[in-house]
Amino acid sequence: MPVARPEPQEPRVIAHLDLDCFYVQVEQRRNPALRGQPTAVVQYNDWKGGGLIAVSYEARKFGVKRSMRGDEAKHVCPGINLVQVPVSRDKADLNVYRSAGSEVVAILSTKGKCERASIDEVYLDLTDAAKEMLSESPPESSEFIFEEATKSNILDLTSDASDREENVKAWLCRADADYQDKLLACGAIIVAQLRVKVLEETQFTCSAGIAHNKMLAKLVSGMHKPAQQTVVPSSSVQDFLASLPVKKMKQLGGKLGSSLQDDLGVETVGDLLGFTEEKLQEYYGVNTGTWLWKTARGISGEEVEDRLLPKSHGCGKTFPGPKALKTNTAVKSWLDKLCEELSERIQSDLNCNKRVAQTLTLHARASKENECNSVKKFPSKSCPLRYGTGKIQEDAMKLFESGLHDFWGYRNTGWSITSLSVTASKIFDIPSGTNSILRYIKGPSSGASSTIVDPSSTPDLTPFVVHEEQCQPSSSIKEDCDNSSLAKQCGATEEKGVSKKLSKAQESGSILKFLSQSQSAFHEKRNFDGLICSNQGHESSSGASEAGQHGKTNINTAGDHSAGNTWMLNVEDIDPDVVGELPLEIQREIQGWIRPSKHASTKKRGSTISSYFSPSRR
DNA sequence: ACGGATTATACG
DNA sequence: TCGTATAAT
Repeated sequence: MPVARPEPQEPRVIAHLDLDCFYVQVEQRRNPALRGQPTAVVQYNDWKGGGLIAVSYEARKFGVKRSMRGDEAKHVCPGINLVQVPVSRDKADLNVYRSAGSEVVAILSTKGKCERASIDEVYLDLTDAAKEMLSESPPESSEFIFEEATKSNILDLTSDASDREENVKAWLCRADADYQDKLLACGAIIVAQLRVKVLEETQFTCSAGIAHNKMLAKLVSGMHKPAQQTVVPSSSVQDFLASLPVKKMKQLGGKLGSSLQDDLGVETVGDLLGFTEEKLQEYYGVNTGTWLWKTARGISGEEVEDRLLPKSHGCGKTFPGPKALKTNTAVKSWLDKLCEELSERIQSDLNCNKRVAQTLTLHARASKENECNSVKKFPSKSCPLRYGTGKIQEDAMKLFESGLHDFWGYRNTGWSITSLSVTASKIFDIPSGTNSILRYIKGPSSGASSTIVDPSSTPDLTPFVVHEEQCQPSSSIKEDCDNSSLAKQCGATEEKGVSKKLSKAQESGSILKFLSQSQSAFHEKRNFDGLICSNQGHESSSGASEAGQHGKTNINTAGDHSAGNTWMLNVEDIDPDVVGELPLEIQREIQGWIRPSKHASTKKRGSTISSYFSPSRR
């Protein structure tokens, strides 16, 4: 499964940062009384004290471990504080941790390329920053070395003595070091500064690894915890890896690592050196073979991606043992909750980050009632994602039914569902440039009276028909773009004002209208899609009066032109005949959205609009 | 009958 | 492309 990537020849400076027992720190910040106390974060307190998902270092001293139950933890550490994960819609709600994680990313992304690797981990490519420091204020000629940096752990540097910090300082400042080590030293200083900054601004401590590639940085970031950093000079790599148990390497913690042990007798990474690349390829295929060969030598060309946001959003829940779901209505009820949360999260992603998700996937685990415990897997199913809670719920249920159908094959014995999850993926940025056609669509803040477009240049689009119920306004965009207030703000999501305005705009003849198909056959995969609309901040209008109309608070129709309101217009289908009547420029744009689909809907042979943000087009 | 809930990636 | 499997946290 792992794949080797070509090697950059220039030396890089890569850091991996990892928040220490992150969920615990988040809870400790919320309740400072927990600081310095043995503490763990637990979810679902009802059964055996719930499961631990994060454990403070004080509690670890007592032998408390992740994957213990709350009860066991209490047993080995009677004084432990157990904090529950927030629950909403009867499931764990991780949003507080997600947004706390983004706080950290926001700080770390200021220095070089930054990749959000997980909710509490980040990779940085500090090559440029390190080079800059080396040329402008090299440590060797600097009077003062940032103190936190002198607390670094340098692999290979004997570090037990009382003069440890002096040794480290000396290493960081060595004038006779090679270029690579000098870069690493700069990297270590930069990371130390960043960690202090993170602490100051978020109160979170983190640990870090600094090396020439991701693999090594990650490998050592957890070596000295908490709140410490470790540097890997290339001269130390060989010896370090030689004695390292294979299972400690990322990607070798599972079956592949076990296979190395059991089938090849490889216990340490050093043992791997006894195999030629060809031999490893014989066992594990070309890609994995090469990857293993390079890994054994500390070689990894994997780049730090420039990505601050997750690539997908998922919500799930398990229903262990007696809690397994056995009826369609139970499934529906849970699916509805999961979809509600998912809908909120993608809506927030749209508002805050101007991103749209294209695919909805449903996963489930099921077992058959009596009879031979079939090992059959419940198939995962996916379909184009339509925005709007109701639509997501509807589609998810259809996906479930379709999966269930496959699951039984021909004979329906009873089933029970032990886990359910829905995921939104294939997320793309909304192009920020001028979105020509969108100018013909009025946003929530444009009253019918204020016209965005010049009527004379506005084509007559009357043949299109807007279906109001397809209009799905976003919730307020105002703030919340740290999603700390996500749940709160996304609660007020239904808004009638928009459809009203769309109708008004429709009357005025300055709006693009779409033809809708009947809801028919889902199985034939109607190719639905949505259109993102945004009034890029021109025109100021009558917000206050509008805001009064819909009873919900929190709806932000007016103002905030800097952000621009974003909402979703769902489109079921478009009549190709009508497209032909539009101005050529618009036609071309629309053609761009259209991509052929194997499972095109029964109607109107040919294409359906699939997505405005097709990945294939720039 | 899974420590949960999320995320990511390679393979076919 | 979709669905599956593996892995990490």
